[in-house]
Amino acid sequence: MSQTDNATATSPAKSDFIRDMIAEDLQQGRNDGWVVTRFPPEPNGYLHIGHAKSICLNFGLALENAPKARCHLRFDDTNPIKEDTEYVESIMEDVKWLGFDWGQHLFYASDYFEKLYEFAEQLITKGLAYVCDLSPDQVREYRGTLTEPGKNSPWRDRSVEENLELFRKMRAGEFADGSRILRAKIDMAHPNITMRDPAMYRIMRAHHHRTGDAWCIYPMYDYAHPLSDALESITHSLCTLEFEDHRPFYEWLIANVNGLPGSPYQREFARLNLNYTVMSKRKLLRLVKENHVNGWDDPRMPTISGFRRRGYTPESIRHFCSTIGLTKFKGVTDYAVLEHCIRDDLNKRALRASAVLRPIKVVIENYGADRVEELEFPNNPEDPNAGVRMVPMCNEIYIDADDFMEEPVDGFHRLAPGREVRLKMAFCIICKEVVKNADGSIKELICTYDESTRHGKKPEGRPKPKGIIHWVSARHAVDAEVRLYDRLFTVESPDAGDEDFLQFLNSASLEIVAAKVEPSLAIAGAGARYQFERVGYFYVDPKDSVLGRPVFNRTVTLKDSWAKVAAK
RNA sequence: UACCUCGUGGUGUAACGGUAACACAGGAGAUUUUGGAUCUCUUAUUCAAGGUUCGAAUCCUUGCGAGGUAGCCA
Repeated sequence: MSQTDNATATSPAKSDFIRDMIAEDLQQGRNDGWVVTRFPPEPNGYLHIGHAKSICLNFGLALENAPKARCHLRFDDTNPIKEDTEYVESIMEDVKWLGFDWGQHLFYASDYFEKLYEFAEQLITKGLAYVCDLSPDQVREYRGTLTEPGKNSPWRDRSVEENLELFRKMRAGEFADGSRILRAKIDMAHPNITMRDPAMYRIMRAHHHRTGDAWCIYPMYDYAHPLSDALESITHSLCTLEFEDHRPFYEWLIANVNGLPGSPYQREFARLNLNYTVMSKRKLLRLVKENHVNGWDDPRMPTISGFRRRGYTPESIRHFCSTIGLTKFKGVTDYAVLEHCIRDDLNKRALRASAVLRPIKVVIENYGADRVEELEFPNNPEDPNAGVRMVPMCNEIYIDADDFMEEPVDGFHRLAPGREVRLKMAFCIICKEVVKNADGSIKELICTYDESTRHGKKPEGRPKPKGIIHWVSARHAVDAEVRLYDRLFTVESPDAGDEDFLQFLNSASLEIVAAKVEPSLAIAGAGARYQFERVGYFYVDPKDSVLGRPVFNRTVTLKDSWAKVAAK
């Protein structure tokens, strides 16, 4: 249960427009039959479920097309002011946890800084790039607008020699930050703004997490990415839709730079959107920095580390990613699909246990005050191989507050004064009396049990109880902290309107309860997953749980058709 | 009256000129020592208008709608 299975090529590989395209390439014999992809995160934040889609795609393609296929992990670390090794480490951990392996193919765009610099000189030499002295404001002004063409920079026609000299001085640190850029010389009237002499290098004195202070000029993504792809002989560079407009520049670079080992092409797919959450790194960063959640791995976060700590399995996330498909349509996937995937997985694998989240004490007056017995429970009714365990019973038990109603509404099948229910895997009890505290709250329930109703036998002379409830022995129960997580936002699209998405934060997204759990759970190991019967799936918190005093995170509730009826 | 992309049940996807299907969600029932799970049944779909064709979700035209793009971010 705790070990993770790596992804395999046998995972369902449905067809989609990307796979169709690759099949066509293979059929045409392009790239000598190789499929080389890459997952290129910038190490400026933690990976989220949207990245999982890209990881499953890129690494999945490598698996599906083996042996002439591979997927690289490449850190796109071209903007040092935002990047950090903490993020590099978390990204590697998350990719591995998802079940993927980059093998020897770990790269950094910063590894190519020298090469990239040489390519820039090459473009200058060809008259395809120039140093521009315009200020950022002027660059914007000269660029034109969406509907009007731009105009040429006054520095556009410098000689090759002058450009070369200036660019070398840029590298040598002779100019102030932001004072000059190297631009491609394309077309300032191009209808696609990306092609209006895009910036390739900027001057930025920032400490880089890998190259330190070796550089004071850094390449732009649009320049570095295509060339990095080519240097690694990537064949298919797959990215999200917002880069579609950048494709012509990608192709321009591949066509105009000589000495590239590969000739990749870029295609774009729609990023994942999930309702009831936010997915942008900026917003996630804000949730963390402003302490709306407890760090990147808070179980309410849509980060991979958040889902991991919530108790999701890598298999369930991979299954989710294959379920949602791959298109260019920007849709919003229902969170229920993700929940279905984790329930489906855990139903088959999670051991069952009894836990009472909001305990009410029940005294079984005819049971015998000193009597204790051990009852046999299946560990997983879905899996006979999971075996059985013994669970103690005595005359005092806890049941869940949800399973008792002093004045039962229509359709309520559980315990109420004068009513009978079955205690799961034990016997039936009838509620004789409700004992109250001075403040009117329930102190305990006095019940009687019927010895003849064991092993599923129905009571004689009375109707068969419709309700079966879970319980734990009060004298044997273990105290546990249970963290009940719910969706982080109250609305489907927290970031849709002009309003601040934080105002839609769900104030009830975390409820911590003091639960009573069956004794076998005292030694629940970090990372173990259980189904608390009739309640949901729970994960032993890897950071806060200790032996004897376990902490459980609710991964997802069980489907509860009564709750749905009761809500009406 | 810029450029690019996308429009199939409530949601996400499939159908690659030949009976519009799958999953989730919703509804009904069966079953059940989890109101779970499982099983059965069910509601509901091609943005619009023209055109091509024996036949169009698919090809063409036009329109409409949605989104992206004016960082020295990625």
